[in-house]
Amino acid sequence: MATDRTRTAQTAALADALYTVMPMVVDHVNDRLESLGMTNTDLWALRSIDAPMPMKDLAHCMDIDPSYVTLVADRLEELGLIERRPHPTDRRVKHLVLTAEGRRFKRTIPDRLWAGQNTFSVLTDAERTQLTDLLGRLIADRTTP
Amino acid sequence: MATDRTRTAQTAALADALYTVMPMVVDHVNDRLESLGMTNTDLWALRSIDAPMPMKDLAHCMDIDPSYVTLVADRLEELGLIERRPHPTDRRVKHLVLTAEGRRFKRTIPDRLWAGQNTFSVLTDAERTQLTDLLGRLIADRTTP
DNA sequence: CTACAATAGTTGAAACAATCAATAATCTGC
DNA sequence: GCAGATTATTGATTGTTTCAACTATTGTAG
Repeated sequence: MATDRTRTAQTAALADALYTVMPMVVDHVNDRLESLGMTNTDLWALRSIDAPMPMKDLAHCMDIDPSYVTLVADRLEELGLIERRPHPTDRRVKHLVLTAEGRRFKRTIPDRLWAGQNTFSVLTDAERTQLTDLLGRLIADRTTP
Repeated sequence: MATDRTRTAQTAALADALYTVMPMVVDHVNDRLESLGMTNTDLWALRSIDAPMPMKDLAHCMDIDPSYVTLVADRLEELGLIERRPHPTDRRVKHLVLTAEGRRFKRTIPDRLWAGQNTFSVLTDAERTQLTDLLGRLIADRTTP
């Protein structure tokens, strides 16, 4: 059992490791996204859309400004991945809805981002799984209080 | 042994986990840094300075534009953490050097950022260490080719 | 029914970090 | 001693995001 001091040091070390690893991942992803004509936020939005969704809701669930959803939706619409559709009853609301190509795109995101890439190849399959699981525990803790 | 397809899926899952965990860490760190009147890049710069260091070298080792080092150095100097000192022989060069307070600050960074924080407390000490070690393997791989 | 407050999306201005281009001072090699 | 490179700075520019103002609609109290 760790003292407060070693606990803090341990936490800092873990945070440092995350900060150091992250650019390896982010730089690669940004490269791929750029060649897809898409920004990181665009991808995040696309992944957040499943059923038809009011733009307001997307802003809320991404925790970004509603006005920025307008720009993101513009880009995704330009790429043919989503459409704005009128709400059946409320004419203020626009539903964001995946096109056929958008659904296809979403299914192939892992391939588009990671095919032929060996960023994590120092680790064995088992170790990668272990790493993902440990991170998953942190995520579960944050999201289920 | 994994096929290419499961390998890609595994890599994507790990990247997703990292992207999801990161905001938990970044949001907290940014809060603390803001109350210190300091940006993330400022802290990174401070940590990169040990011995007296030409600004050009800092730009190179942080891989940022030299002109931005000017701004970062301005802020750190304003906080009293570093000083600009003339190079002994080359009058073009300015050495960035830690003040006494800067050295003290650097030593206490873990406390300032993480004291009293339990972001990773779902994991046991052993698991946190394991997680840090796995990330460390990725870092070592990237930095020693 | 009408008037008035609340809501959804858009637009344009602004804040912010970071890069690029141009400048002034200095150094180096011939 | 001078042409060309190098160091730090400044000012303009890009790109992402937020903020504030506006339009069109909807909900509601009287």
